[in-house]
Amino acid sequence: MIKPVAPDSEFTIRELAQEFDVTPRTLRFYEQKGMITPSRRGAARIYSAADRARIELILRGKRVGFALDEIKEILDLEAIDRGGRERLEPAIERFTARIQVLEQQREDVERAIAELQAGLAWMRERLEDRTPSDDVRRRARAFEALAQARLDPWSGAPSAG
Amino acid sequence: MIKPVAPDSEFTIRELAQEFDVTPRTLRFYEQKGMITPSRRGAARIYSAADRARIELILRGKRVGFALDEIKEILDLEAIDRGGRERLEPAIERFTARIQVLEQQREDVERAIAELQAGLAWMRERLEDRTPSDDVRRRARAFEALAQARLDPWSGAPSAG
DNA sequence: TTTGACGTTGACGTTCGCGTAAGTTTGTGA
DNA sequence: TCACAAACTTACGCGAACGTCAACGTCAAA
Repeated sequence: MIKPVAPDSEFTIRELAQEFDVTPRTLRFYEQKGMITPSRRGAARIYSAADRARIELILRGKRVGFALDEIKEILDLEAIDRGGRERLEPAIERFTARIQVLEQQREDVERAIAELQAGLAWMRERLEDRTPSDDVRRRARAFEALAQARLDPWSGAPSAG
Repeated sequence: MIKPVAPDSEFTIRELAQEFDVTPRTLRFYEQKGMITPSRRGAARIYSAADRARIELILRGKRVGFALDEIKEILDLEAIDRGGRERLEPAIERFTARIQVLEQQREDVERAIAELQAGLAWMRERLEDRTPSDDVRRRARAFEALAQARLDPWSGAPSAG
C-alpha cells in the first residue's frame, strides 16, 4: 500500500515536504519527537524510502485522529517487540483498544457523510426555490430535529406543550 | 439514528456530562461558543432532547476530526438557509469539500484498522514464541518496511549500499 | 439552621501541533 | 572568492479545547 519508489531513493526535506503538503518545520518536529531519524549529509537531512513510508503513516494516522504520541507508539512496534514479552501484552491490549476506537470511528465517519449529504440535499432544494421534497425531508430529519433545538426557545414551546 | 428518548425529556448538565463522558465544563464551553442553548430554570441549565441530539452530533463531529467552529457551521444549517441564496452556494461548496475529506478519511480509517490488525497478528505470534508465519508476514509487510527505517541506520547501510 | 451536593460565572493554566522569527552554517554557481 | 539560496538550530508564540481553581448561590435532608 506504500507508494512504489525505488528502495534506495533519497529525498531532501523540501521534496518530502512538498510531496506531503507539510512544511519542513513539521518534518523536523516529527524528528525531534523521535518519530523519524533521517540520516545526515553534513548537517542536512537525507530521507530514505523507509523514512518516507513512516511519514506517510504518520500523516495517515493524523487524519484518523491519532495523537502524535500514539502514532509514535505504533511506529515503535518493533522496539516493543524487541523489548521482551512483558511489554508485548500491554501493547497488544492498547492496539486492540485502538482498533475498537477506529471501528467506532468508521461508523462515525459514515454517519457524518450521510448527515452532510442530507444537509446538502436540503440546501440544494432550497437553492432551486422549492420546498424540500418528502424524500429529502425524510433523509434530513436529523437536521430538522437539530434545527428545532435552535428554534424552539424562540418560538415558545416551554413545558413540552 | 438519534437515540430514542421521549421528546419532552429534560436533563441536567451532570446527567448529560456523564452520559457522554465529558465534563460539565465542556458543555458550558459549547454553550459559550453558541453551539447549544439550553433553557434555564433559575440559573441552572435545563437540556432538552433536542439539545441532547445536538451534543451527540458535536461529539460525533469531533471524533471524526471536525473543529468546533466547523461543527457549529453544520449545526447552523438552517441559519445559513434563512440567510439568503448568496450564503447557500459557498456553504454548499464547503459541505461538498468536507464530504470528500470524509471519504478520504474513511479509506484512511480502514487502512489504519488493517495495519493495526497486521501489527497485532505480528505481536501475537511473537508472544507464542514462534517466528511469524508467512501469511502474517505478508500482511505485516508495511510494518517491516517501517521497522527497517529504524534499524538500518544502526545496522550500517550508509550510502544506499 | 447547618451541612453538603450540585450548580453558577469568571479567569488563568495547560497540552498539542506546529508557526515564526533570528541568527548561523553549508553548499553551489558566477 | 564572493554571493546567495537553502538548510540548520534555538527559542519564543499561538490557537484550539478544554482543565482547574476561586468565590459564590441554591436547595433538600438532617
